[in-house]
Amino acid sequence: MSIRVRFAPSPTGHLHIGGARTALFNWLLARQKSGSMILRIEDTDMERSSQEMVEGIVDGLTWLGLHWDEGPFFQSARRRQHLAVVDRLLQEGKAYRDFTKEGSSEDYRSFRDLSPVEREERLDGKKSFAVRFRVPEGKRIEFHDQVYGRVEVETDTLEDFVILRSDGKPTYHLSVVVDDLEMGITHIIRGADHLSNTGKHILLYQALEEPVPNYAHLPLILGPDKKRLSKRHGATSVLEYRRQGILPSALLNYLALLGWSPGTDREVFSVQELIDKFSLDRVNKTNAVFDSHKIQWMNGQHISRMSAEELEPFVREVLEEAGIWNPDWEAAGRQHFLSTIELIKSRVYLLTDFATFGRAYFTEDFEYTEAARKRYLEPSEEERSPLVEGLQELRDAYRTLEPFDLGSTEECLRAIAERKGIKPGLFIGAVRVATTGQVKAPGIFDVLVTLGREQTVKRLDRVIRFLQQ
RNA sequence: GUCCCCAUCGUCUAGCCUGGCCUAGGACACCGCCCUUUCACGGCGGCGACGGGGGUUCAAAUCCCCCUGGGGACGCCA
Repeated sequence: MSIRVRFAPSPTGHLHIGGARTALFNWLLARQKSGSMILRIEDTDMERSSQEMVEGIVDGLTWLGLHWDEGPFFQSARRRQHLAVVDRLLQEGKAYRDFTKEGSSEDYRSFRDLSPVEREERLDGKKSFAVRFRVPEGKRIEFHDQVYGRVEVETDTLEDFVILRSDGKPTYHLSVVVDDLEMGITHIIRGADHLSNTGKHILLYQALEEPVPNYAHLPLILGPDKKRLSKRHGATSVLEYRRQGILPSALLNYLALLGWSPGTDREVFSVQELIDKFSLDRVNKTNAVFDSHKIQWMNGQHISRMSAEELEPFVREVLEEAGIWNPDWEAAGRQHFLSTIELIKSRVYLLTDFATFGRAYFTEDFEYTEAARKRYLEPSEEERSPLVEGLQELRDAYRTLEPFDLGSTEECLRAIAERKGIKPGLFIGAVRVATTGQVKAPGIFDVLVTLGREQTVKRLDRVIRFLQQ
């Protein structure tokens, strides 16, 4: 029988880091075992518009590539089924009506064994009531959690929990169990915050005389202060990471390593490799602190290892966003576009770096950074004129240099530097700033060749004018 | 407060189940050096942890107990 898992987020309106990790582990298992993942929105108590609140979650999952096989289902839409189960439990005496008035100090336990006559009286009097599950006394519930191992719960530590509110809405505990049952869920993989609720759920399965599914609880993801990750900690929505320029594959990779380890020293994995290697056996029990440094490193790793073609759509999006996308790059200029990506990808951490750090590689509309100006474009008085003259000679030589390649551009530059007595460091530095605007850049001749003769000459022209001011 | 869970470098973790191979391995971050007339990548090295106390044992990061610390759940929220 193939496995069926589900991701059942609360409708917070966006997919947060913790939810994404839960979705990922469910998804990895489903993909690995050729099972199915069901998406179910846990909106039992929410009045907000279903369509809107589901959007953020769907967007997040879609961006990450965590595709579900069935759903999204809305828990709120399954009220009829939930009520039917409440009725059944009531009928079988496994649940009872609690007529306690809101705010009264009355003990709900007094309704536990109300006589049928008293009950009818109350009902006739149209008294509103909630329904509570009758938790058996003095029993021990045991289950095996695939992460936490053997777990025991004494029923005496559990209250008769409410399964139907007095407003007629079923509660979460009732709904999850009914839905997981009716949707044929075989493995429940969720956050460890549900570990202590599991006893109640198992009681419900037993009351319904249904087999208990497999459970695997995942350790929680905490902020740097070891508190549960929340808005206070900054970016918690996966879509914020998208905005920041994080690759879905990098976020998935990072999240997979938060609470799970392959048992080897390898850390960088493709999504397919994660599917192949993932195993619940190797999931940790300890809560993990989310580290934004490491995710950036991970992103840099993924960017460096991806081919220019794979990076192409992502870079395009970033450049469009920055308003420096050139349509020619999907036509005649595509090869040039790809080599440019190849040229700088190893020094990029975030996709957005392509548009900031890498701006000059894509448009001539860029500024010299302050650091670059200070370091290379403010020569001493005696260095100034040789530098300017050298740059002029270089520009003129490059105009006709044939061929314009790695060897020739370097040879030409060095010859001029030597002839004019310009320190190569200063000369190359000035050319680097002229062409890239930055202090840091790939090898200068790689830059010149990739930029091409026309742009190189144009930019040398610009820097000469800059220096002459 | 009650109940439950967890505990290795600052952080993510390997090792723990099946004690000895652990003078505890890797990664991020940080600091050096190499490569590069820049920077990044890469390479080399450094800093840095078994929370504390008791047991058990010839031997404990590994097994047991207590303490401490952290987290979670106790709701007519999910």
